[in-house]
Amino acid sequence: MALTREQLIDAAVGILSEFGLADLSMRRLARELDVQVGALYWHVKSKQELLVEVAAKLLDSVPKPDSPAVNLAPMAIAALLSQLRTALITIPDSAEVMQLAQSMRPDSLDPLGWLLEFLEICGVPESDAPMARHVLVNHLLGSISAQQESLALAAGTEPTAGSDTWGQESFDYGVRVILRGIIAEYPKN
Amino acid sequence: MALTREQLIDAAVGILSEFGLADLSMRRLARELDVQVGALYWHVKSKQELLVEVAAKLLDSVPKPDSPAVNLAPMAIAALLSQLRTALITIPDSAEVMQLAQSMRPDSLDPLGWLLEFLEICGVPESDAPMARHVLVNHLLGSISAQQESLALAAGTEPTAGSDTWGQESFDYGVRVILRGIIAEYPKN
DNA sequence: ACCTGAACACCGTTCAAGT
DNA sequence: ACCTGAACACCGTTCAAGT
Repeated sequence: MALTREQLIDAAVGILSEFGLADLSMRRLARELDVQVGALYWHVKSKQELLVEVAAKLLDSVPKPDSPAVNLAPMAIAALLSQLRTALITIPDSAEVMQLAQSMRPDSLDPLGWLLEFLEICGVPESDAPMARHVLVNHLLGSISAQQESLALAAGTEPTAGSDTWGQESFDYGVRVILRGIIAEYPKN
Repeated sequence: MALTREQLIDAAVGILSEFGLADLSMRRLARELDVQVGALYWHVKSKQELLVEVAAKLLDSVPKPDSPAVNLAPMAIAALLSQLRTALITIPDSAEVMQLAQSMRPDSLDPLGWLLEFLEICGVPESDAPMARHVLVNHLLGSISAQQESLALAAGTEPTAGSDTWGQESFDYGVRVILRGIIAEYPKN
């Protein structure tokens, strides 16, 4: 039975989740799928294109939520960013993959369209919403990769119980501060 | 005359500045310096270590400034971040290199010690200053890499005059919003 | 102390040729 | 349409041996 583009992407996500980005090579992927390397290039134009698809798949894990009421919008944003964080933090190098995808195709975070929408509910004008989202996403990805490496360094060490606390606290701090700053930017109507 | 670790690092910065991270390989570096690849590994433990040194060198371009007065501290921070941005934006993939260095040795941004200091002048307690800095640095690096790629995509296109405007505006927006949020976090004494 | 030569174990991408 | 086989032009790292 013929290999599918879907299968290819799923296998890539699998290797990433289990072994990290360094092990996610086209050759390794081909081995896993019992095909020759060249076969992959029939389904996918390049490794970069594949990584963009992988990033998209990672974002799918957090589904588009319902629109909140005006006064609840900031808390809804904070909650959903936190959800995204916990989803991505378990996948090695997920932040790097997202950053790569984002820099190769800026519309990679279109799945986060709800973020734009929620920000506008908060009072952010349509023109500024993309910039506000950018700040939040930068913080999300930056926090994740910062913490994933500290987890990697502590891999040899005993797993000091609750070593997530610093990363979590730092992440929450940033979200709170940024949201406050964004809302303060626009005088209440 | 013997090769120096300094020369090695400088050559690396040179290749990065001229051709980008993709061309910065140990073999290319060796060719440029008229030595065999193995020679590099006498001066440097690994490519990663070299990149950390490169990142440090990039940060050196903005020297530690004098401490501002309390009421001017936020503007001083904004001004210096802007200076850092203009210094790094001319160097291809500089943000990626900084992020790599940061994730390999978290004290990579010790050169930005002034940022901690300035934040404390703004009223941020010592315990929170590292988190506040993290948010600002994430925004700085995220903005830079976002814009560098849009420059790379526009490389084939005609250089639409003033195409920096969006990146600049988006960067300034983020700095303003984050600083406002940070300051609002702490009731005035 | 500093470097060469050569190897080891990999990469991403392309493409004629097969089925 | 989908894949193989094989090549091209690279990687980072190690290490005996040279000077």
